[in-house]
Amino acid sequence: MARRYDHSRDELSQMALDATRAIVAREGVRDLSTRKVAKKIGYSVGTIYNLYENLDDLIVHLNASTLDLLYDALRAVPTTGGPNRRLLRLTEAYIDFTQQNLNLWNSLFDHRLPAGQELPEWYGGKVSRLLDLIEDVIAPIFAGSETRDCHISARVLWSSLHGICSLASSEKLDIVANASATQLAEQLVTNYMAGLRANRGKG
Amino acid sequence: MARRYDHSRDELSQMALDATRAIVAREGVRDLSTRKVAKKIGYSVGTIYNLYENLDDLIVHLNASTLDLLYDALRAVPTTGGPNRRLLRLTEAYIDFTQQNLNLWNSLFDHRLPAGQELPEWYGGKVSRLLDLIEDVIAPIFAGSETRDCHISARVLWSSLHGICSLASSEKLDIVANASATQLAEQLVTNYMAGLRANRGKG
DNA sequence: TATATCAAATGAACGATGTTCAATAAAAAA
DNA sequence: TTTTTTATTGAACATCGTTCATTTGATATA
Repeated sequence: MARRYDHSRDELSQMALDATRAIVAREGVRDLSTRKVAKKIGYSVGTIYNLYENLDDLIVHLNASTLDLLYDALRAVPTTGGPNRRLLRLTEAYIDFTQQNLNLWNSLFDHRLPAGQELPEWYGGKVSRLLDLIEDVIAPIFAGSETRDCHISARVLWSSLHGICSLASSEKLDIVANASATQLAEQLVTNYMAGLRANRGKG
Repeated sequence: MARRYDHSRDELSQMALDATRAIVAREGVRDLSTRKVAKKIGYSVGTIYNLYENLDDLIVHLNASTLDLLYDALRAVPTTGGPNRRLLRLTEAYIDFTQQNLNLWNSLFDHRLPAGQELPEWYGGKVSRLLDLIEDVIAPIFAGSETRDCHISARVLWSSLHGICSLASSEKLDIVANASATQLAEQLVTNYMAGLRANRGKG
């Protein structure tokens, strides 16, 4: 058959994306396949390739939508209190998100494009938005002339938090038995922020 | 043909492992296949399965050997000076290693076992050894009664460093243009350590 | 030496994968 | 009603991980 027009192209794209999300959430990216997505939305394999360049492209779009979800979750965090308190709430929300959406979050970092290919430019924007959330929170620590330091510290905190959750979620670090991701993140934030304040004006 | 006995079983295992390392180093884990390994050592596919349980098992062994290499690299770092200086040298050596062995290091974290499977116990030992290197360096900061705090801080630093290198090596963080992994790691170590010292005795 | 035994090595075979594209069928236009 | 267009299909191809009956050369036995 052809030209069924049960759904518009945009609807189909969304259906495929939702199906992908459901599969990855349950089984992980490793077990995602084009055929599974096609079957789930009741269309053929070819239709998927009509909507997305290939499976990598589909996963990139899934990851982008996960970044949106993460952004929404972090934006919902109360903005009262000082930098330390706010940052601790942010990390808590972040860790919550990673644990409630483990396979989706893992997909963000498990998936790598084939050698030579790069992520689309608009993907970078999704990441920047998240980093801005942290920058906003820690900005009060810095003088007006230290925007670059603020920029860098936001990236340090973001990357570090990622590392903690990443190693905690795999078994590559014997964290679980000894210390939870939350504990590690608290240590990170508390000490890093204390160090920041102590070192202000020394650089 | 059969029973060629050009090589012992151990020799064959080593040859397969070396071939795997060469392929991953050049092309990344994503493009590793049993057939490539077999071809490279001049044996058939079946022989690989004679030596290793499956491709996942082979990759786990490759990753273990990479952890050994990393351990050697970090153990070679001079042990003179105070915790801060030593820690900065360690992070520098770590970052060097990740950049000189990018695909091998990425394989450590890109590869995930199928759902339900866990890493062998001896793998955990390889990780612990590395964490101990950090614990040893930062131990002087802590009182004798704070071994648990020392334990946790070592894991915070290790995970954070991992996160920084991980995001720096992918394009998932616009680090390269704005700040190198080295800069971020320096910030991490300097501020975290300063915070540790400032907070000693307050916990 | 001749024969039997054994196990290392093979590679065809199976099911599943990503991806392509000529064929098709239904909607839209003429 | 006829023509044009195009959304949709699914068979086909190359590749993948994995299995296992078969083969073959070394070893043990007679």
